[in-house]
Amino acid sequence: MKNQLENLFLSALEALRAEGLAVPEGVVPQLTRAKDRAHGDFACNVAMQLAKPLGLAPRAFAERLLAVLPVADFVEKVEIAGPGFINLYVRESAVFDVVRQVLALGAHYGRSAHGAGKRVMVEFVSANPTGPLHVGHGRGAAYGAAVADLLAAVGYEVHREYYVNDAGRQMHILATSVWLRYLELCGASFAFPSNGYKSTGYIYDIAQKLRDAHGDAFSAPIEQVFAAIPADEPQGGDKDEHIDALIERAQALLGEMRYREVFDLGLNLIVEDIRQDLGEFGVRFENWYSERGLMERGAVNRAIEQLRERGHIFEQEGALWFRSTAFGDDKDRVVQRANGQVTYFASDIAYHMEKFERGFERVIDVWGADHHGYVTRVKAALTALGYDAGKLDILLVQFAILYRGGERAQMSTRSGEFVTLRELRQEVGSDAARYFYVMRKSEQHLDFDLDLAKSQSNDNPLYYVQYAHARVCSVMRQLEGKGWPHDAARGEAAMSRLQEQAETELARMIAQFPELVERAALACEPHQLVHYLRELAGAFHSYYNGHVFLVDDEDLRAARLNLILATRQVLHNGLNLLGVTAPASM
RNA sequence: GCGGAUGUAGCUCAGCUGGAUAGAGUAUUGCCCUCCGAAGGCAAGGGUCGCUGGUUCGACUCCAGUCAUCCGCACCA
Repeated sequence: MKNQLENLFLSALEALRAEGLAVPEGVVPQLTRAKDRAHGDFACNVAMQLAKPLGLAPRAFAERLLAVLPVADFVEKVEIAGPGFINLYVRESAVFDVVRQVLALGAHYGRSAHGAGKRVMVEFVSANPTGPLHVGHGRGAAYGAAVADLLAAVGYEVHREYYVNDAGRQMHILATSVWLRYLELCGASFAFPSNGYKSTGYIYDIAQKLRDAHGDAFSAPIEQVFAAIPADEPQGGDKDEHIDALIERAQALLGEMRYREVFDLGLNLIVEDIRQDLGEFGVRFENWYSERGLMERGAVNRAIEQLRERGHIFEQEGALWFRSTAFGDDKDRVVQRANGQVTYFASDIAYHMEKFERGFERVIDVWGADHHGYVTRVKAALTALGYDAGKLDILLVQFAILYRGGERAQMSTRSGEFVTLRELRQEVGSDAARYFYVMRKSEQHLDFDLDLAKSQSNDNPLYYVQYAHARVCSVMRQLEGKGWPHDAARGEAAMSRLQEQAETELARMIAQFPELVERAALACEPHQLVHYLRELAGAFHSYYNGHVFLVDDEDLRAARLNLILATRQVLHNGLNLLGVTAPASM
């Protein structure tokens, strides 16, 4: 309806040009939903925007525009108001057309073809597979999934990807930590490296699986393990030198094959755990993209070579540098260290290069806000490689802070006592977690109130929305209990019986849903959907309290039931886009 | 120091590419169940949109400066 009206304005401007008025090219008249009915349903401000360049008074120009504006049959009247707004009033009878549309489209109502099959990649979560996901990752997961689903709803072909950092030093630390715990299980006793993964839980589990499979075959005498290893930090040494030496020792004592087996066992078990965790959270990926695979097929070296060919690589102090300062970065960045090892940044360049090579029209990265310093350099590298960095959107997500009983809940990755996403889901449920995570704008700090998320009361914003859905279901159960069938066709024929203000209010809100989904999708702002659902539920609850649906008058009853069934459908579709269930009873 | 984010009602936050009288929830106060689930509804009070300038028909929105809070500034991932 909105698009249709905007096109009418476009042709009106065309007509004015034909009359000889110098209307600037490229002007797209935009309609906004009026906040209250006093200003009609839609308002257009094009007259005020064009008045000055044309040297006309806004209201005078609006008059001329109206004279040539084609009339849509669903428009009741058009008014010029205030400084030059053009207000459009939609015919009452047309307001309820949307109900039939919703009931016909069902789960498809709200979907559109705006993206027209364009391929977009959304990369999110991508947490290091060195342990279970914690609550910080949860927000990125919920947000990324919602953004992906919204884009899919407006017609994009969405490819969700998880970048598995399975090649870096952290993974070697993990493998070595597993092996050391395994040695403990075999009876050895020693001080565990301060920079290792000290968690007493999942690391032991992996070590136990290793022992189950191989007995003591991977063991080694403890004196050999620690012989000539530099001291750890608590002993006055350096924790990094200590752990790096232990990694080398593990590789030497185990040999390449067996070390790789330990490494892969840890990696696979943790990735599998993450995959299952996210699956239970309703978050799925089309692809899990391996950093190791990237290196094995030479993509990292290829990326560095391409940068070199384009003259953006220089050598200094034995290391290879990317001259990112030429593309707006603060300082140049190392891509290959003097010891021949490529940096994490180098594989990130290669990964993004491959993303562009795979031909996505748009690439979206969801990162934690603490990584914002990387935005410039990654875009710099893409520009240097000759790609359009404007196709890459990096969305930053601020951290979520958990509160319990009004107090900040403990959350520290250092001590290994972090609150995992799994624990959070068990405490408040996946629905509440998904909903609360996307309730706020992503770049806004999120205060996650655990008590509120758990509470089954009107304080809980999720229950408010789900309750509206369940209430409609309850009404339908009542209807069934009375033995009255619902005749949808009869309701359609009787839509004119809906005369109450609460009814037009509800229908208008329902009609806004597709526009809302489109806006939320294009802006990557699922929180807009959250706010909309709250308002829609509110409009329904208000209607429910003021009017009885199951009246004896069959026409009126059928019309009202159609309206609330349409409401239920929109609530369902909206919640579904956020990965939240719409229960029939609560 | 440099870069980024945030600053709107007591609290938590919306405010759609600049639009008409700045909105919700929550808390406070007062009402509404003989009737489809009160897990709900109705109403009232509550504001210098951090501050100062600028841009214009019009600024919470854009620009500059400034203050406050948070984050980042590795040959770590």
